[in-house]
Amino acid sequence: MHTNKEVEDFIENGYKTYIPHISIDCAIFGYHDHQLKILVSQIEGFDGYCLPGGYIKRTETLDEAAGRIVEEKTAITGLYLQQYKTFGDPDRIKWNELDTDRIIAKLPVFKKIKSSWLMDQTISIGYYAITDFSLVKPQPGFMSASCEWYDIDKVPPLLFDHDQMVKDALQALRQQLYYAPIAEKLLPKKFTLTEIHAVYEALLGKRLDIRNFPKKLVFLGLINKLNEKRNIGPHRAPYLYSFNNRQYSRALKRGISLT
Amino acid sequence: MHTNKEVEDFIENGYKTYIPHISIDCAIFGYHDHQLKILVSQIEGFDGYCLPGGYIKRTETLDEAAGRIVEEKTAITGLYLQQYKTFGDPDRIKWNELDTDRIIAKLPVFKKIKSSWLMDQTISIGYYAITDFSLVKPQPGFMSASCEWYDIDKVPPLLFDHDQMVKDALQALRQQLYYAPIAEKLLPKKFTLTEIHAVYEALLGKRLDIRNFPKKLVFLGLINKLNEKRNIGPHRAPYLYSFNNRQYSRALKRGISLT
DNA sequence: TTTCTATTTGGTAAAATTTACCAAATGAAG
DNA sequence: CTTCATTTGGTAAATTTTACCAAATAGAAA
Repeated sequence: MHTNKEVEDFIENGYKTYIPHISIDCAIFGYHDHQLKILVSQIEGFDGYCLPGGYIKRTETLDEAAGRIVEEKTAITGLYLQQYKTFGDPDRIKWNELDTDRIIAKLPVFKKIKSSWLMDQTISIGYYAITDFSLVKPQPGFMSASCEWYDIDKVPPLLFDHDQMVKDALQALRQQLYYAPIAEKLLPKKFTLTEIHAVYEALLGKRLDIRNFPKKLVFLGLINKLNEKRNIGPHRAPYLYSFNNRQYSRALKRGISLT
Repeated sequence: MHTNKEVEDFIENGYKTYIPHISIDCAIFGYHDHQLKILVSQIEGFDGYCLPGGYIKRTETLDEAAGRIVEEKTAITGLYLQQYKTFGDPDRIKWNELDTDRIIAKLPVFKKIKSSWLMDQTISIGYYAITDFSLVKPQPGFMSASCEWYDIDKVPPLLFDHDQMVKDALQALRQQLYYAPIAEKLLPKKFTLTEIHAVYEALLGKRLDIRNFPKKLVFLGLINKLNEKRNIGPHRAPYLYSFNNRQYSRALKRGISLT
């Protein structure tokens, strides 16, 4: 995956390729079957958990960098990514949380990290993303030791200011959910009203009337009823629906709300 | 205000005090008497116009930095400032728009700028602010040559990506207006319904029913009716109102909308 | 003093939207 | 052909939004 030589070169010369002092951290939310999770990883050699993050190449846009970072750290591609806030408190990184001597003792490849560009003050741009966690097997990538889904209410305490990042990201996601086609990323092309209802309930963390909510989606033209049904065992077969992206982008402009 | 020595020192050694590669740019909106304006400045030696901006000290939070930058560049203090988006396209600064040779020829104090930290790639954090432009006389400060209010629909084309910044800032301001006590910054402690109505119309750039809009503000408890009237010449004297901050912060949490 | 004018404000009816929830329809299993 | 769990059409009530009328009012003009 990544050789010692690559890591050493990143520590010593990374600032030539990447912009120093700025990073991107991604809160990647995963939904499946009524559950909301978030992807938490460990940096190689570090003790605690944190959000997957990385640096911006000098040739990239921020959105491109966020996409690449997610791909490098988790092997997930093509996520819906959204910038939501930039974090820059001078004490956002508690340097005493990082026992560099112990890390170097454990992993000698980090021997030059103390005087490297990585130890400089860093401002971090927060992105959130959303995906179906059952379709995706996160893989620890460059410099990350692990990479796992946690239930949103069972996230372990995170390093730095990443707890706050998760909180703010979730708030931003929930606001956007009302007028951006986020649910589209979490459902198959054809889905039932019950399914889309469950997505919104899980992401918003609150109950929505099972009858009125889908009715409004149809009324607003955000989804289209198809002439097909799905077989779901010994019950009435539900109709299938598909998204109407044209209406969604209009809703975005006008600022429709989905209660 | 600032000596040549200070400018030279900033160019040569500023990176020790400030974090390089990151700046803050502020879209400062000004309201008064139905009019919406924005503060546009000129950097000393540069040709075009741009938003007032600056760098972040290594000891500051982002909000503190934004406040200091506004103060340094415009002599305005105590603004309501809000971070809204971070801009980082690698080509957001068109270096060929900057004729450094000509600037140096005009102002020799800039002679070392070409090889300085200021010419490096920079990501910018966007803030917006709002104030009453009649109460405030902007003063060009450190390294800015001018500093003036422009009608929001008569802003000259701006350098870099600052046109986009103005657009995004205004959009963010308008969204926030529905649940943050922004109008409070633009009105005296005691104000009439007509006055607050005018503020919202100007900031949103659209008409709001003169009767229903204030009625809703009262109904939601966002403003309180006082037992005083104001004398306004040969017409019926309007009642005075004041803000109810407690209700406002509750509205913020619940996400009330003001149509 | 009375009339006039411009503005503020109480009010209300109609329209639209949201909320709550009933009961019929449905598809397969027993 | 009955049963069961689920989907879905429907509707009535509650609430909110929209549109707009007309009375109240304060000083200026007559």
